[in-house]
Amino acid sequence: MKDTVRGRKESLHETLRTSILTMKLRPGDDLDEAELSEAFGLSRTPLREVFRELAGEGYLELRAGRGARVSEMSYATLRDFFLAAPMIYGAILRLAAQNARRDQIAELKEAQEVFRTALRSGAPEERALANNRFHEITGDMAANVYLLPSFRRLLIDHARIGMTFYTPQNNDMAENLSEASTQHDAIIAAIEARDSEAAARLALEHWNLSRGQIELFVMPNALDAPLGHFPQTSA
Amino acid sequence: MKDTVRGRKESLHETLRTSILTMKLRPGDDLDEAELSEAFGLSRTPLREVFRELAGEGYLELRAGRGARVSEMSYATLRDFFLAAPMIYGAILRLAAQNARRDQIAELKEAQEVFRTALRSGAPEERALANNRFHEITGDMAANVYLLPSFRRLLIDHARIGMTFYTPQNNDMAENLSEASTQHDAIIAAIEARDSEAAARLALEHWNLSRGQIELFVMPNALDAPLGHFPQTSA
DNA sequence: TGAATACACAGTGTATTCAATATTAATTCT
DNA sequence: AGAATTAATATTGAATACACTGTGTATTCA
Repeated sequence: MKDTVRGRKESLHETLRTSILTMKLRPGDDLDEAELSEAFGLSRTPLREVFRELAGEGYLELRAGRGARVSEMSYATLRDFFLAAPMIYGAILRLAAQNARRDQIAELKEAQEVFRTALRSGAPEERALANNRFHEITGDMAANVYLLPSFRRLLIDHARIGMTFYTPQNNDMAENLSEASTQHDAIIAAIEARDSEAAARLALEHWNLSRGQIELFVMPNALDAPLGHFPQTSA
Repeated sequence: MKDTVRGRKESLHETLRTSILTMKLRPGDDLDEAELSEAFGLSRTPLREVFRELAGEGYLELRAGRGARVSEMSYATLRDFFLAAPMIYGAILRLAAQNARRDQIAELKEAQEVFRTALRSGAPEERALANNRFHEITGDMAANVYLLPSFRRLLIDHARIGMTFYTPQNNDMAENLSEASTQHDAIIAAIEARDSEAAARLALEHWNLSRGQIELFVMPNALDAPLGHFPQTSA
C-alpha cells in the first residue's frame, strides 16, 4: 500500500472496520485518539474525520466530550436484527437478481470461493470477513441507495453476531456453516438466472439458518451430568 | 440559542439540514467552507466535522479533494425511492403501532397540528419541514436501529421530492395535500389503537398518494390551446 | 492561430498549538 | 471512616498555521 497520508487514512479506516466486524474491537470498547494517531502516523485531525465516517456507517458511536466507542450490541438490538433482516435482505436479493451485472456476478463467485476456503482453513475471523464480503456484493448488485444504509448496518451486526454465537466445538454448528455455503451457491444461481422470487426465498432461509444457530448457542442441550460440579466456562 | 461553539455547530448542522430538505440548497450545490466558516463563527475544523456527519446521514456527498456538495437526485433515485419507500415505511408504521409510547403519541399529535397550520399558512418550506417532523417521530416510535438509517434517507428525499413536484396552482394537488393530512390523522388513530395492520396499510396508501402527486406533475393534462405560442414557464 | 507547458491562485487536507471539558486523585469536613 | 468538594491530570475539541493538490490562466513555441 502506498505510504501517503491518504493511504494511511484508508488503512486506519479499513483496520478499524475489520477489527470491529471480527470483534477484535468489542462493542463498547473505546478508542484512544493519541494511541491510534501514533500507530498509524496520522495527526489527530484526519483521525477524527475517520471516526466520524465510521460513526456514520454505524461502526462507532461518538459521545460529545467523551470520544468514540465501538457500537453497542444488546438483546434489544438482537431482536431488532431478526425483525429487520429478512425483509431488508429479501428486498436486496430480489433487486440483486433483477439488476446484477455480469462483472458483479463474477465478483460474487470469487467471494464465495474465498468463503469456501475460509471454511476449510478454519479461522473464524476470516470466515466472518469473507461472508461479509459476499453479502456486501449482493448489496451493490441491488444498487438501491435507500436500502443500502440499513443493509450495511445489518451486515455489521451479522458479522459480529456470527463471531459471538458461533463456537465450532459443536457439530450442529459446523453443519450450519456448510449449509450456509450451500445457500450461497443457490443464491448465486438464482441471481444468475434472474430469478428474483427464488432469490427472495433464499434470503429468508439464509436468515432463518442464522437464527437457528443463535438458538443453538443460547439454548444448548442440557448437560448430561449429575448436579454438583460444573465445568468452568471462560468469562 | 446559547451562543457557545457547541451551539453554533448545532446551528450549522440544523441550518444545512433544513436548507437541504427545503431545496434552498439544491442537489449538486457545493458548499464553500470559508464562507460558511465565516457565517457561523466557526473555524474550518468543526465545520468539516459537521460536513462528515451530514454526509453520513445522506444529506451531503464528500468528494476527496473537491469538498462537499448536496446529495444528488436523479430519475434513478426517484425509481429507487418508490421501490423502497412502501416497504420501509410499512415496516416502520407497523412497529410504531406496536411500540409507541404515550409521550411519543402526544408529540405526534403536536406535529400534526403544526402540519395542519402550515397547510393553511401556505409556505411550502414550512409544510415540507412539518411533514418531515411528523414522519421522523413515527420512525422514533418504531425504534429499530436497523430500519432507521434507510428510513431517514427516504425522508430526506421525500421532502425534496415534495418541494420539487408540488406546485400549488393545481387544484388536484391542493386536494392531495388535505388528503395527506387526513391520512396523518388516520395514522395517529391506528398507532393509538395499536392496530399495526391498519398502520401498515395506511403507509402504503400514503406513499401511493405521493406517487400520484408526482404523476400529476410529470404527466400533466395537455394544454387545451392551439399550437404556436406557449406560456412562459419559470426555469 | 492553436496547442502545450509553466505559473499562479483557490480551495482542500493535515499538523500543531491552544482551550475547554471530563475524569481521577487528594484533601477536608462531617 | 466515609462522603463531598476541590485540585490536578488526562483527554477531547477548536483555532490557526502550513502544505499540498487541483484548476484555471497566461505565455511561449510550433
